[in-house]
Amino acid sequence: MLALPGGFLNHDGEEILDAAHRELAEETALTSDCVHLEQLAVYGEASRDPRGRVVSVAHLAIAPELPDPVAGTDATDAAWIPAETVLSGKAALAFDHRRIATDGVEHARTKLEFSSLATAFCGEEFTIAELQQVYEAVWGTRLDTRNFYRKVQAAKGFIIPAGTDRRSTGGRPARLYRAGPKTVLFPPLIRPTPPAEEENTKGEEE
Amino acid sequence: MLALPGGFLNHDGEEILDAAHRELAEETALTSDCVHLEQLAVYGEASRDPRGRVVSVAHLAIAPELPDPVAGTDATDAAWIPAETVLSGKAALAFDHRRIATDGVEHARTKLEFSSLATAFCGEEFTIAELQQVYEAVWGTRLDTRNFYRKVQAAKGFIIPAGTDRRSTGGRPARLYRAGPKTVLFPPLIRPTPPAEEENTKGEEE
DNA sequence: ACCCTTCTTGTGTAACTGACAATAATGAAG
DNA sequence: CTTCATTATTGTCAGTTACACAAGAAGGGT
Repeated sequence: MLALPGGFLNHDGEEILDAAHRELAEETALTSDCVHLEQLAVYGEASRDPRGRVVSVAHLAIAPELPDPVAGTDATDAAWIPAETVLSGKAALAFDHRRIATDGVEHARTKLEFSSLATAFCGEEFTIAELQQVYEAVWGTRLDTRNFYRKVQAAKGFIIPAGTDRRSTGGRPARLYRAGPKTVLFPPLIRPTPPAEEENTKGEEE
Repeated sequence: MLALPGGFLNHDGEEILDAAHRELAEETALTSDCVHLEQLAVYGEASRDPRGRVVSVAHLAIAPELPDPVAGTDATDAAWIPAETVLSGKAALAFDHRRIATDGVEHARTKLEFSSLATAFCGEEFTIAELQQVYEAVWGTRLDTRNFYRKVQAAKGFIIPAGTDRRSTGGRPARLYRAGPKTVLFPPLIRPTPPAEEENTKGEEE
């Protein structure tokens, strides 16, 4: 059955973050120098693993590139699965891993609004269009290009021009940017309210 | 030396949340029916406790009343310390507990913006003025009363009128409210930007 | 009747958001 | 060289929201 990559501490002295990097590298070839790991939450429910008490520290991994996964020591096979496939239940995960994935995606979506996390999905230098694609991919929505340009440039310290242009793929060359110094975005990039739940607004008197 | 309340799991089957409630009750008389506990983060650095490897799951406790603390089994004494005293370093805490407290306060401040958490600091019924005091206390700022009234009432499902009024303390009686069904606030109550860092905006050409 | 205290409400202006289309800069084709 | 196709970039306008700001309402006490 499919499961998120993970494992146990090697020894009493291993740091949790190091262990997460090690387990991730074993099964996905994402080494610690090309991936950003961030602590999500602890899942320690006594009944979550039938084999015994397991307390897991879930981490969220952010990387600009996804190398082909390799079956590591724990697993017979490894593959990248689109988040939507997991969240919708089309792909079943072991234990409470679907719940963890759901929390992780929601965390990433929120974090994109208020932090410069999105730049971690891009390479060293990137265009605004590429950055927009990150937001559209994570949020699962389409964004207006003009408003996106205005907003990302209004958030001081978010992106800084790299000076150079990128060879065009048949159109006008795009300006290249780098990640700025600020990690918290102000003003934030609020994602569009998905369905805009319709409240009962009728029956208003006067 | 002062330290945050905490301890270890009693046995392999004890839930983490239950253990946190138990440890809190032992030292503060805050029983699980009058306090809200929320998972913060995991602190597992190998060197954080010189006695050996300790992985702590930090929790944030929210309560409307603070009963007089009692020295429990672990501690020789217990006391409530204002957050500012801890954050400013006027009161030294053991291990990395000051760091944990700092993260916890920041978490609470952010959470007040986007969730109905503030009502958990109030009693069953409360006035809008009391709710405003919660925000001012946690955020450490003063808020405009008129705008606060408008905002909390604009967030549908945040507070619902209780119908009754509260005997005045010498002024006009205040309307009483209860916590509404919604846990996420929309629109959120953004806290005022503390210093409003002055960016270098001079030197603009043209 | 008056004052004091506390709670409650409205208005105008500035800023922002979101919907919308036109122009600029390149490479490729004729 | 002209034209076209493609991608990148910029501006406007209307609706909404945000904040600063002051006056009135409802009690209790003198």
